[in-house]
Amino acid sequence: MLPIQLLRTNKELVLAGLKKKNFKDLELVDKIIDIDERRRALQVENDTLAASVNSASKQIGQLMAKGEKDKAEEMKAEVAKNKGRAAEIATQLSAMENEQFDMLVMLPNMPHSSVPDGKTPEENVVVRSGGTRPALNAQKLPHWELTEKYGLMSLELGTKITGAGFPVFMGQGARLQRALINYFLSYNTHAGYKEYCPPFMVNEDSAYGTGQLPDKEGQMYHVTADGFYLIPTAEVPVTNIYRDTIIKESDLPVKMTAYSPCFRREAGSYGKDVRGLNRVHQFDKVEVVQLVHPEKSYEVLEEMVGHVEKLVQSLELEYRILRLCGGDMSFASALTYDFEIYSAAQERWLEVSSVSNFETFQTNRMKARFKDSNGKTQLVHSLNGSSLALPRIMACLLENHQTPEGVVIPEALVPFFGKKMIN
RNA sequence: GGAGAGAUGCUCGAGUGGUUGAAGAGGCACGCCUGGAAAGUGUGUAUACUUGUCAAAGAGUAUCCAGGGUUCGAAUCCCUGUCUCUCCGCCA
Repeated sequence: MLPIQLLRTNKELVLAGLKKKNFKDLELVDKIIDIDERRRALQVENDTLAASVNSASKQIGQLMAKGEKDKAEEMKAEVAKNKGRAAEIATQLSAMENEQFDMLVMLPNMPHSSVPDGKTPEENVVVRSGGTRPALNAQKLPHWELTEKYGLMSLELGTKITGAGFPVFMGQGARLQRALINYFLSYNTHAGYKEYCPPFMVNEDSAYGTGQLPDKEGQMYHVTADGFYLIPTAEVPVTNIYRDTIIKESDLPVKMTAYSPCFRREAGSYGKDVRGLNRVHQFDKVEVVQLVHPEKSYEVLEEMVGHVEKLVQSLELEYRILRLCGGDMSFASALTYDFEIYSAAQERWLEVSSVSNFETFQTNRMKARFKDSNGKTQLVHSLNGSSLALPRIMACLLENHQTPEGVVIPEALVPFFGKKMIN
């Protein structure tokens, strides 16, 4: 959520940012500024009235103590007159506060100045790339055939048990999942991230806190009987650990990592883009989250990108890093880098990680703050990234490392997988 | 699922209708003391919104789990909900 002060003092900047993010409803800004003005005027009225009731009540108390009952009764009658009005105004005020909040949360975050202009994924900018493309022969197989060949995964079984898009991993496939999760978590904890195992469902406050609500309501599975949402990423429960807290400055940066399954409804896609593991409703992911001093967040963003990059490199895959353009960035992000891996059998790039700086967009809503050296309370900046999302990594590992003898496991992963090859 | 107890500031803890935003203690910060430290001692130590200002100081409102209610006035009384703890039952 953007701070209202920003709209009040720098409307032009906000409008420019919204345009860059390809946000359509620009009139919303004026509506918010307007209601904010009216709300504040009403609050002044409300507070004044409440102040007079309060001071009268104190006087009544003193009169009673002195035994001047008549005078006290007189004042009571007077206060009673004001009370009706006060209640009316208070009701109006809270309605206005809600209305303002509801509009404010509709606005996406401001993009950082380095975000490229653009509306579609084609306009993202490649910032660097690495790794090598394997030379596969004509018999190369896409991962959905490799998983079948080695008995690693079944979509049919998942459909039987649950529905389309819920893969079942088995045998060496299940083992590879476990190995990847373990590897990623230890890689992260070695870099100083504290490991968490959070709940996989969250309440509404948490979903608002990280910006999934109201923007992505339809993309989350909703457990209506209890009002919970299945998490679309561990970012949600993990970042919300610090909701409504004031962090000691000396405890910054807060570095957290967690494995979780991720649930996404993702309606509306079809075709070869979603075949096999390319897009599923439930998948596993290891996430890294940092809460940092506002002055450090862009430095930390680069550090996190470097962290994920080394991890990708260790898997011996060809990758590229994109800086997302304004129109392709997520609602809450100020600057996002996507990691894509080249799938040699599908001959296309697959997104496996997304690392973003949210600045204060999430922490403003969550009230995650710290006290600076002057004793002033400020919002921290939040960042997160995938390290990594499993299904596409698995797809790329299988495809890129396939040989006639089997799938070669990258060296870094061997200690976790326990053998050098899937066959 | 059944029975009971409870929820107050960074922590512990007092407080059953009227200068209580909240005693007291601890912690923490800063100062004094000290050659330095400990001890001692003094001061300070919530959050949000509004107002004010170049900034501040200052002022107002709200907040003692949450939401309602009673009252001129509620941390304190009433109702509802949530959570925690103890005992019993059930259970991975």
